[in-house]
Amino acid sequence: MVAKKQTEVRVRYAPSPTGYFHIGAARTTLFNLLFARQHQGTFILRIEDTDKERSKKEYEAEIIASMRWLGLDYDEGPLLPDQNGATTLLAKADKGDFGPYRQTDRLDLYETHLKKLLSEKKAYYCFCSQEELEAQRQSMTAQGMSAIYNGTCRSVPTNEAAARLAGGATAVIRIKVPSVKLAFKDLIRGDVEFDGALMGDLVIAKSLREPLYNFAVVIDDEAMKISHVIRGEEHIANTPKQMVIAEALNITLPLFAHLPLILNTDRSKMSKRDGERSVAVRDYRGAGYLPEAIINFLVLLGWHPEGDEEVFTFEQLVGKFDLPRVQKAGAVFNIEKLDWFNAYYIKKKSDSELLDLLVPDFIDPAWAGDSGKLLKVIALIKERLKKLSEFKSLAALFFTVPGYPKELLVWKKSTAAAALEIFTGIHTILEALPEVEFQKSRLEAAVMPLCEVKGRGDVLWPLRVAVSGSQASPGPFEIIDALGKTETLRRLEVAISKLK
RNA sequence: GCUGUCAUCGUCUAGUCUGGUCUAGGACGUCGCCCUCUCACGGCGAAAACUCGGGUUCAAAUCCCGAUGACAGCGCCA
Repeated sequence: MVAKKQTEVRVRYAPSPTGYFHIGAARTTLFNLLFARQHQGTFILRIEDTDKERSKKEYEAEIIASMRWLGLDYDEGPLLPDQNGATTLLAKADKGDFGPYRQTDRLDLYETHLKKLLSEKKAYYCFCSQEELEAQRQSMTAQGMSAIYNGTCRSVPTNEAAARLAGGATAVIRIKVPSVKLAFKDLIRGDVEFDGALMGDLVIAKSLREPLYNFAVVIDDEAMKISHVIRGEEHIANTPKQMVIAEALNITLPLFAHLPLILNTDRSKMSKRDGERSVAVRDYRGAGYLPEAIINFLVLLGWHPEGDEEVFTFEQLVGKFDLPRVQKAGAVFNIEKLDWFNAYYIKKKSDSELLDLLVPDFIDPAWAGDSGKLLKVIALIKERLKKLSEFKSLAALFFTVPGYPKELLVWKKSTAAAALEIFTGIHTILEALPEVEFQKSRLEAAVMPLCEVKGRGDVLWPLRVAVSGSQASPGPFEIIDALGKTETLRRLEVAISKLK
């Protein structure tokens, strides 16, 4: 044993704040968190904002907000002032002892390492223009070769480079990549091997104060004592690059686990820029998906425990999750299954929990005052709700008198004349019934005798249409219960006048 | 083009490591039936897959080889 072997599990999610929190990122985060919790480890959020052009503070705030909404909060990372929805972030107010957790606040660290590599001649300045490089790539590809840097500037003497720099020449910093096999053991895929000879010398920084992704990552993972890197498969080719950098820096890399991709229906990568389907977690939130549904759905995209169970709480997942059972192939994002999970979790909510979820974003503002009625309505339609956003249209009939063609009032096995007769009968019955009796069971008791005589369909269909205005709805007595006496009689009178 | 990864029902997957119990199991979706005034919920049931070709073996979804296909990466983005 060389040194104290790290036993503590420390994992991280390291987004660049260049867009909203992505549904695929949510799964990566989930797997990281699950792994951390299961090993009593630490989950870290690190903001990789070295791309100055594309990084935005508002995205950083949105990513954190969406993570928290999903219940994927971090143990260490940057802190948001949150209150008042402010999007300005306190750079220094991080939680955790390994900060700062934004890469732009860690530039000194990168610079130190960059200078070290330069002085050790493991890295060098490259003066090639982007046009030259592009031309190189083109011709190599044309010859059927890998498009890699040919190493022109590798041989530029240090003093000459210094002179050119002093003269104002622009240059980037490249690391020397040895022509060796670069193999690593992926926790999900097993042995993976790349060839350094096919990589070419990599640009690791645009300047001493402008490190690039692979370079900053290696340093930060080391500095933050990351034990496992669990990330998407698109990063698999970055691993050998990070191995080269780590080797030069004399750093031991964390263990790697590359997750399968989440795919569109056409099996292409479900990426940030796919127009059609929404990929931002906030959009799913806006459509009325529940966090527990999204989590349950996402965890089964590329992972499955032993056995047939599929419904899990987060706590159960912490107990069951394991990397070896993660799938190797990509998984198509099947929205119907998400919908099913969502409907399932909606049905499991109590009516009052649902009320809290629905108000204020998913109801008509005009309904807000009467939470007693809302509660009744929720009870009636929650079993037909796939998404909270559907509540408004499903609940509308309880709050506004619906319009409908009079033909709808007549049951398929009956006639208009019969329907009219029924309505007169029901109206008489209900008018005589005291307001307090307007409860489902009492209403049933009052009206069912008529059904005995006329037939259930002949009575219940027109009744239900009259109070709902719809060919598909909850049962008539439940609706009447929620509507109350006055409104019910009014709707019956509307029906009667339509038939006359 | 180069490099890498992957391959079980339409989709997510169990089973593959430790060949036989797999006439391949579950879930979503689809279809049918029941419940029922309608819709939804719920219950019951059905159709639906081991990419192909070789090999090893008494025996292969499971092991080996090859082919094919799919996807990802190939940036002075992350």
